[in-house]
Amino acid sequence: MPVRTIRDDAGPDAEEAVDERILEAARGYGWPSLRPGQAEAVRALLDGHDVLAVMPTGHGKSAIYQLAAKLLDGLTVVVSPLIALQHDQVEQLEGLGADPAVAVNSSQRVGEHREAWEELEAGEAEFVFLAPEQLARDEVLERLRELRPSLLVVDEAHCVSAWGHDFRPDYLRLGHVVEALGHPTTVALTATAAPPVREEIVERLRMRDPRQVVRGFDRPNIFLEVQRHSDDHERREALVARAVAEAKPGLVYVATRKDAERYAADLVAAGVRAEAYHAGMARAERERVHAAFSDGSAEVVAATSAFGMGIDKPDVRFVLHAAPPDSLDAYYQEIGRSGRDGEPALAALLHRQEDFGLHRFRTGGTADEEMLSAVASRVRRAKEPVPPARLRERLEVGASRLTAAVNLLEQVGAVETTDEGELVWSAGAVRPAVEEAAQIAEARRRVDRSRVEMMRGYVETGGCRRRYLLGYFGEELPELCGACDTCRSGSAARVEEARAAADGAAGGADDWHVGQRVRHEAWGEGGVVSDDGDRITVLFDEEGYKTLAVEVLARTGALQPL
DNA sequence: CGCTGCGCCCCTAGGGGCGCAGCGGTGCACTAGT
Repeated sequence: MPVRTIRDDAGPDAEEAVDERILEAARGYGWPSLRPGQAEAVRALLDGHDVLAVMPTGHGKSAIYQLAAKLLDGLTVVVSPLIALQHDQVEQLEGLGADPAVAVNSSQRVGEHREAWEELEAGEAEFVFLAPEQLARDEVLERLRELRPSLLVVDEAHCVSAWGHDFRPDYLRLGHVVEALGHPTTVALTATAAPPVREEIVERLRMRDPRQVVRGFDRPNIFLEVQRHSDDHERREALVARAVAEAKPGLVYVATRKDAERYAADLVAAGVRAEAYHAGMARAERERVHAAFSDGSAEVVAATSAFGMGIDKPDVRFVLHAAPPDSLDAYYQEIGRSGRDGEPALAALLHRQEDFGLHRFRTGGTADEEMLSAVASRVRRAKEPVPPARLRERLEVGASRLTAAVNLLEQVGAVETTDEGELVWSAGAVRPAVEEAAQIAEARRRVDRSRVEMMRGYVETGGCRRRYLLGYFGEELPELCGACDTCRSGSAARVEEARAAADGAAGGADDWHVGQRVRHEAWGEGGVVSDDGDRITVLFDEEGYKTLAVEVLARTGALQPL
C-alpha cells in the first residue's frame, strides 16, 4: 500500500507523515486531521510493530487504538485499570459511532456479564475492556484466546511500573497474557513515563520490535513554582490563600485522607466551593464529587492520588500540592491535569522538609521472605503443576501478596507459569532462590527511594525547574524556560552561569552523555539519564538515581564507561 | 519518619504537658450477612 509522506520540519506542530488510509478512518470518526504522533503510532501498529505511546491526556492517545482497531480485523482487548473508567470508555466509543464495545468486570450483574460474553462470542463486539485482574483468571483468558484478538491495548501503562510491584501485581503478569493470547499486536499508552519506566513497560509486556512514540511532553503554559515552609500551620494558610486568590477551577493534592477532608473544610470556610475526594469515601459520594468538579459546581477538589485518572477537564487553572508525591512521574502526572486547553495554568508545590518522612515510611518495609519461602517450598515439593488458587487457600493469603511473591520467584527463574496458568518449579534449591528474590525486592525499594530523592532534587534545585523536570523524562531544554519561579527570580540564570564557569574550568571535557551505559565502583552498572554540565544523574540498575559531580568523577575515576 | 490521639500525671480540680502506641495511598475481586 502506498504511503504518502508529508514532511515539514517547521516545528513540533508540523504535520507529520500521513497515511491516507489512517486519515480516512479518522474522518470516519469525525476527526478532520490527526495530531503529531498519532499517525506514526497507528502506522507502526498496522505494520505489526508493538508500540509504546507517551502523550499527554487530551492529546488523543485513545485515538491511536480506536483507529488501529478500525483498520485491523479482529477483536481489540483493552486493559483498563479502573472499572469506573471502563464504562466511560465504552460510552466514548458509542459516541464516536465506532463498532460495539463491552466491558467485563466484577461490578456487573450476572445477566450483564453473560450478555457481554455473548456479544463477544457472536463476533458482534469489536472492543472489550477489562482490568488486569480479570485477565489473571484462566477462564477469562481461555475464552479470549478462542476469540483470537488482533490488538491488545494497555491503557495507563505506567500502572505496570507504579502499581505492579506490590499493589496490583497482576499488572506485571500482562506479559503472560500477551503470550497466552498468541501475541496480538500490543500498544501501551500513558501520559507520563520516565525512560526507565518506559523500559520496564516494554520489557514486562514482552513487546517485540517496539516503536516508541513520545510527543508533547513539555507543557510550557504551566507555570512551575515551589514554596518551602517550616511550619505546617503556615503552609496550610498559604495554600488556602493561594487557592482563594487563583483563577479556578483547581485541584489540591494532599498526602493523606484526613488532609483531604481538612483542606476541603478550610477551603469551604474561606468561601471556596470545595470538596474532598479520597478512596475511603463511599462510591456514590466519590461519583458525586467527580461529577461536581466536571460540571463546575465544585471549584476545587482537595484529593489524595485517588482523584486523577478519568478527569478530562480542559480548563483546570491550578494544581496545588500540599505535600510532594513520591516521584516526579506522579508529580508530572498530577500537574499535567491543568491547562489542557493551552491557557496559562499554575503548578505550585508547598512543602516542608518533614513531608519526605512519609515517603521514607512508604518505601520502607522489608521483603516478604516468609511468603517467598512458603510459595517456593510448596511449588517445589508439588508433584504436579500448582494452580495459584490452591496456594492461596493453603497459605491463607490474599491474592496480591501471593502474586507479588510469585512474580519475584519467576523473575529469578525459580518458578514458571504454564500456559494453563499453573505454577511449576523450574530449577535449583529453595533457599538461594528466595534470597535472590528478596534481593530483587530490596533493590526495587532502593530504586523507589531514589525516585523520592529525585523529587527532593526538584524542590531543592536553584536551577530552572522545567529543565530539571524535563531532564528527568529524558528531554533536553536548551534555553531556560522563563516560566518557573527560579527563572523569574534570577536564580536559574545564576546557576547557569556557575555551571558554564565550571564547564570552562573542566576544559569543556564531555565524558558523559545521556543514554550511555556506565559502571560505578560501588553502585554497579547504570545508565546516564541527564547531563547538566557540572553534574550528571545516573540511574543505577540496583541502587536507583544518583547525582554525581563530573569534577569528582574525573578526579577519582569511580565511574567508567562500559 | 512525623503526626495524632489517648491515657496519665501533674496538681491544692480543671486544664496543660508528657510519653507512647498506632497510623499513614492507590483498586481489583470475592464473600458473608442484611
